[in-house]
Amino acid sequence: MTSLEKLAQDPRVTVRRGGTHDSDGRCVVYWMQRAQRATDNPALNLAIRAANCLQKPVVVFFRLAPRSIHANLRHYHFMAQGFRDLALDLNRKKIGFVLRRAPEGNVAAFSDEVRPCLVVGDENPMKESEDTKDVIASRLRVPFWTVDADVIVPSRLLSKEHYAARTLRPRIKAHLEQFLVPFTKTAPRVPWKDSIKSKPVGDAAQILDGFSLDRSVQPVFGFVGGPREAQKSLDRFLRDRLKGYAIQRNRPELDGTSQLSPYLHFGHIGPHRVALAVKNSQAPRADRDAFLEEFIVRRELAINFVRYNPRYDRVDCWEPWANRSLTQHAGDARKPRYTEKQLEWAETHDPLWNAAQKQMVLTGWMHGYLRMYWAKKILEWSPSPKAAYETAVWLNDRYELDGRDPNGYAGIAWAVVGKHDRAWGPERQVFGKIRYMSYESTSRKFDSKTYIDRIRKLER
DNA sequence: ATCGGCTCGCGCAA
DNA sequence: TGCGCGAAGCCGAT
Repeated sequence: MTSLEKLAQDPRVTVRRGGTHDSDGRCVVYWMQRAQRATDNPALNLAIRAANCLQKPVVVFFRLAPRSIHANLRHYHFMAQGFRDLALDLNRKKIGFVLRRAPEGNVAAFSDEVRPCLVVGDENPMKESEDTKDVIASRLRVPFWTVDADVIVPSRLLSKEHYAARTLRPRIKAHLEQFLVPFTKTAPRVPWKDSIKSKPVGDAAQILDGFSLDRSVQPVFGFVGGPREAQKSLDRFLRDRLKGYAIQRNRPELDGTSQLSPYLHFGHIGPHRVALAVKNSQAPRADRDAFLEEFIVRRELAINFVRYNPRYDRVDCWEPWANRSLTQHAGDARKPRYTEKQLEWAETHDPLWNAAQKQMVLTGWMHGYLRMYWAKKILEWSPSPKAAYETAVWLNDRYELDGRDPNGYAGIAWAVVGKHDRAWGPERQVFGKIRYMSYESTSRKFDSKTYIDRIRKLER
């Protein structure tokens, strides 16, 4: 086995197209999709190691494609804000960076131009992304490997869909000693020579100027995209909010959570960086443990769900008990009932729900605790569980900066169809045995008045 | 303020 | 085959 072949033995690596590399090739291409960063990126590290084996340079290729139906200007703007950091960081490492927009060609066409020895990609468990990788694998003429770069424990090692956090937790923990460790630094030995012309990377507006995409949702100002901003956001969390996290994370009026989800979604920061920083911090044990439970066990449970359950974005991802119970209550009267538009415009009778909806629409981010309440009320007020699931997914994917992310689907599945949860009694209207959350007790658990007032101020 | 019951099924011990 | 226990709750009794 050559040292190049040994690289493919890493449990993070999936060989999408096998065979031997093109020894006449001129470089290694890293086709970047999800892990949009130059540090703590195992996919980039693998590309560098492969290139060093072959004595070739590395070039990163990224293509903007308006493919995903729910991605809009808000998402593209945040993403595009990250490209300048990325270009700078890659340039400093002597790695090429080629950014193209559809209808310019995809990575297969790019490969015809630069003739790589092999192509490396990163992973994303969403179906559209998997389908694209299959298409690319069939069109490339060189090996194509992908790397599971945005989880601590490579999802393949978990081998199947797990039933709940309690069944996944021991398996994750068993792997942490091996995988929750810093990456060894790797630098390319052969610098990329700018033989392929790529336009200089401008600001987000320039990158997106004239690009065909859904512009019906505006960018937000509270979150600025990119690895630099992601690191600042992590630093603020470690400094100001990790201490006390165990208690304050479920207090939406305090914003006690990390607020890193937009950055994690676009890979502007990697999970190893975050988890190791928290693990090694001086914060009390209980706070570190609470964060790492959310950040590793529950986040990777969501990823496990999306990776192994093809129905993750549909109501029929439900377990048999939930299907039975919701079907039995299909004929229950829904009172009140709101249309999708009423929900979108936050026109319900419930001030807490309206505030949560407005927080999402105006800031691109809703507090995690309220995401649960928000989705459960959509079930309560929609004509059917199917309609509720579709509405929640639609709103989430349209307005959250971290829309179209496993966390969103798993959260909605938990709230609406009891995914990863259990049956709860006593049975009630509409919900059946799905866990219920009431306005009265939810708004008493934290200072909901302060939260609602704060959101109201955003509207001005 | 705190407690138990509600209710299901996985995964492990036996 | 039996048993313990679980992603975020609710309600009523004490």
